[in-house]
Amino acid sequence: MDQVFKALGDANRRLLLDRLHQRNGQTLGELCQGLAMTRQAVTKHLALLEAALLVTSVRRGREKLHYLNPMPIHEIYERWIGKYERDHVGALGRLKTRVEERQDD
Amino acid sequence: MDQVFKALGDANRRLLLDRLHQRNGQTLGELCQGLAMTRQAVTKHLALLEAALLVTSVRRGREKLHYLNPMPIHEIYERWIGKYERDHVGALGRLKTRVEERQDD
DNA sequence: TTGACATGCAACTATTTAGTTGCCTATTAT
DNA sequence: ATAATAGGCAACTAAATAGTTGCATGTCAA
Repeated sequence: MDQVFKALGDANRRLLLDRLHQRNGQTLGELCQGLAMTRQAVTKHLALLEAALLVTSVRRGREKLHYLNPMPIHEIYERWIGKYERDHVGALGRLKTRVEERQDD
Repeated sequence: MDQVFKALGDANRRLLLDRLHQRNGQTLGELCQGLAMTRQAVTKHLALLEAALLVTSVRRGREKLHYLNPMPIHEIYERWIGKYERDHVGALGRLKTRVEERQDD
């Protein structure tokens, strides 16, 4: 779980996920195109994404195809985001109340 | 948005959010209790959480009360998690297909 | 089979981030 | 008043992370 959050904590990696979300199964070379980074930097980002199980890959001949795996993101939603979302309205209400109290200071 | 992801990328900060989720409005001192960190380290984490708008705070006399703000997490869900979740089943299906193909190698 | 292409590996540098220590300020209670 | 409490600020250290360069390996196509 921690690896997933860490992986999502970098804008370049989120960009890579977005690209795979747009079109799944891209090669390393394709994912590099238009980025202000060397291929090796992208390789490292992809390695982290794979370690977090956010991306899986398959070698096809001399190229490596990358696939988005949405499962960990689903788990983050279930185990973490969800529990904050559930009382979202309630917490907003409390915040609102507090802000209103402040204005009485 | 980037600040929110960065803020969530650290386990200690997520712990602080969890604590506030358990009981809102805690002071810095309370949040420090039982953590293997100095007060100043916690202060810095809270500063990042505040910069990401995940936490708001109010000074009450000599103490500072911290409140969870679930809005950014809601936005992450809406703008980012949601779009992966939406085609979760479809993507899982594709992944499954691909894995099955692999086993034919 | 040779050259071009796609990727991998390892060592290194630079930057960012986490955490500490020491001291200062403001507030509360006696 | 003054001592204790709650927190803030700044400089520093240490560690983690991002990114680079150079070279090696495996694969495809002519």
